[in-house]
Amino acid sequence: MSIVARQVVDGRRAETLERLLEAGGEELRAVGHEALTVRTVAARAGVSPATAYTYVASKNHLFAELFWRYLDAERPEPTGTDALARLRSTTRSLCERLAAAPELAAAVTPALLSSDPDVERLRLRIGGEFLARFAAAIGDDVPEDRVGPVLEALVMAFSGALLQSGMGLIAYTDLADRLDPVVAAIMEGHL
Amino acid sequence: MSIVARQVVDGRRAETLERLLEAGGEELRAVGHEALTVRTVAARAGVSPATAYTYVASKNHLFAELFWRYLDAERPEPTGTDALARLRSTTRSLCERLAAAPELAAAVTPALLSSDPDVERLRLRIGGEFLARFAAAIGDDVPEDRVGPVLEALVMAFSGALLQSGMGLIAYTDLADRLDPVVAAIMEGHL
DNA sequence: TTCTAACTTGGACACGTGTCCAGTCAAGTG
DNA sequence: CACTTGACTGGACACGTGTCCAAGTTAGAA
Repeated sequence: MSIVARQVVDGRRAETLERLLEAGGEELRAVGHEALTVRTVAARAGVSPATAYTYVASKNHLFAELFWRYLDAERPEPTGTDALARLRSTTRSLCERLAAAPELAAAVTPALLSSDPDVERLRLRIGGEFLARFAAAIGDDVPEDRVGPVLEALVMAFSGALLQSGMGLIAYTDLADRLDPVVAAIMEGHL
Repeated sequence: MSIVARQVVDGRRAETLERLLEAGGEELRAVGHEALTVRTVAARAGVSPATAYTYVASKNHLFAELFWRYLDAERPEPTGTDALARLRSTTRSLCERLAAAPELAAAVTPALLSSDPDVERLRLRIGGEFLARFAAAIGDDVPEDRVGPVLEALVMAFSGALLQSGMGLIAYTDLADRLDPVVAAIMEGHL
């Protein structure tokens, strides 16, 4: 049972949904997000466009859904004895994951800016996920009264890094290396 | 003489360009970036769509150009005796400027993600502008060997904040207040 | 004034998005 | 087995994007 677009999906529909998302991922890898059309994805999934649109509200929604699933699929424990090391391990895992699917990462950034309500839900979930991962990494190593701003700085910096990667200013493979010193700079004086 | 789209523009064309961009701004304020179409902008400027496209390569390019001009038009001196105060004044001016034109800000975020080469140029300029403003605010108050990461952290956090505003997670009017503690957190231990 | 080069235009084009709906199909229930 | 119900489909639709081009129009040089 999976929650998508407009409704909960199970039974026969669940399989079709799986096929559709699978096809979406393949198509994305194959032709990139600019060239991908909902109709080609539908065709790849062996489904009519009209049907595809009953599962996915829009192209942006498709990208957001794919990204969420990709993100959700791997949840590495932060490793390290201090907050900084755990943060580093967290950003590194995230960045590696992005680097392993650059087309998806490039697709999701503009997609999440859509005002589509189905995208909105996922946007909140994804944002919340980043926050939760950083919070988990920090643990309670930062004084209570400063966790707020520090976490917010981390999330903003990470979103900013994503944005800049989406723009092509930073290669996804360089992300982690660029982010390490930034994270260190943010944490300086808070541990 | 102004540089746009494909070529340098002057003389007769310069006026038409001005009219077109003016119309773009009005239309943006009037109907928002989702409802704006190149054709309505052209109509408002009293020009045919075909003509509009000789000035502006795409809708995204139009937004980027409008934003760049808006940003470029006001360059407040950072005020304050220490780097933190000057940074605060810099982010506040930027945020106020964004808050005064939320439609433009909302339009430019997705627009800058376009792969359109004309957008690319502006993207670099705009990114460079943010960097330059923060660098100017910091002056040489941060030890040489740490300016790099600190500046990068600032730019990333600011881009991230823009992204989140574009997503509607932060109202443009709250931006400055949200950013202040983040900037403070980043600068902690570097002054 | 006439010529020329730059500028503008209408209108069609290919293509993508997302919507709609009447009609077909398949499964499992009674 | 006939029936109901939910899933799926084909095909048209309105609308936007960005491109193209042959045919005007305009301004200034000769």
